Amino acid sequence: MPELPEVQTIIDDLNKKIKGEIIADFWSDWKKSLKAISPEQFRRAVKNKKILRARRKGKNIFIDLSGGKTIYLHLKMTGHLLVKPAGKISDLEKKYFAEKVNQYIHHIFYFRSGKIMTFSDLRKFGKIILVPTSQAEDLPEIKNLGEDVLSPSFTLEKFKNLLAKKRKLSLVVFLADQQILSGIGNIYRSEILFEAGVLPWRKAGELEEEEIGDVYRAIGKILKKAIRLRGTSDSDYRDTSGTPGKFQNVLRVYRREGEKCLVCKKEIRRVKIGARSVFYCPRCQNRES
DNA sequence: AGTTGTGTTGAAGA
DNA sequence: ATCTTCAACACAAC
Repeated sequence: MPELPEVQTIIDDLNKKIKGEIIADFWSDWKKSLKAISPEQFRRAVKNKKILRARRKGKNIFIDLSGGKTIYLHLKMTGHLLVKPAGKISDLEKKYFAEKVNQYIHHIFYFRSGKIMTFSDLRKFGKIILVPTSQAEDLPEIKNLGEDVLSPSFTLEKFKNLLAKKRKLSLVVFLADQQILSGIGNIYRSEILFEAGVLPWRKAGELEEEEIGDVYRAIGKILKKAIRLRGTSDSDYRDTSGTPGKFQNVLRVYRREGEKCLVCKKEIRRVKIGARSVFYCPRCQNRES
């Protein structure tokens, strides 16, 4: 599931691999992913345009094109952007591209150089919108988005204000609500709260001053570490080479129910909050005991 | 073989 | 207004 670190990894890859490329053609077999435009219209609009840059806000991807247009993408749960080189593909790449999770290809961008970028999307929740670059920030998908948690303008002060405003919400819901903060999803919210040593159901408005600082710092620490490790491939996430990330090797609570806490040896537990699984260590995250 | 869990998001329901 | 549940979709694991 691509959250901020996975999306950042993809953005960095795209800027390395397809910046400057010129789109020669586009193909799609699932028009529902393309919002308010037919594949044929989309194809005509992007043809012969140059890729200027890739950027993101939260988990949302923007690919800016020459001619003032921007391709907005959301990978949702199972979307992968895979960039295949023009020439010979290495054995390792061949192996990864051949994996089943990379085989649900519904959209293809062909570049003049012979490179191609495919959009694989097992569950077909992914979204593609073509928008004038100047209006990209006005998309409803972006307009209601909270501050990106790795943006320099996301300060401790702002974090405190948001907690105060949403004081009744449980922390774990608060962290993953994209309208409040953007970038955090189900994997990292559990990991962040373990790092901070705070139980997930604590209310946003009931945190001690010290705990607020601990959670704030944990957000930056965990997400930056995850970017260094190129994301978490707990299940299907892959980078643009089809390669899994490495953060799943250092997960401390997520999907570790029943296993021993790596710090205190107590069993990791799982609770359902808002119909979703949250993982925590009952000792390390409880300051009373 | 039918049921459940998986998670992002927005919409519908309470 | 605000919170909770469900549907979109596909598949693996029971």
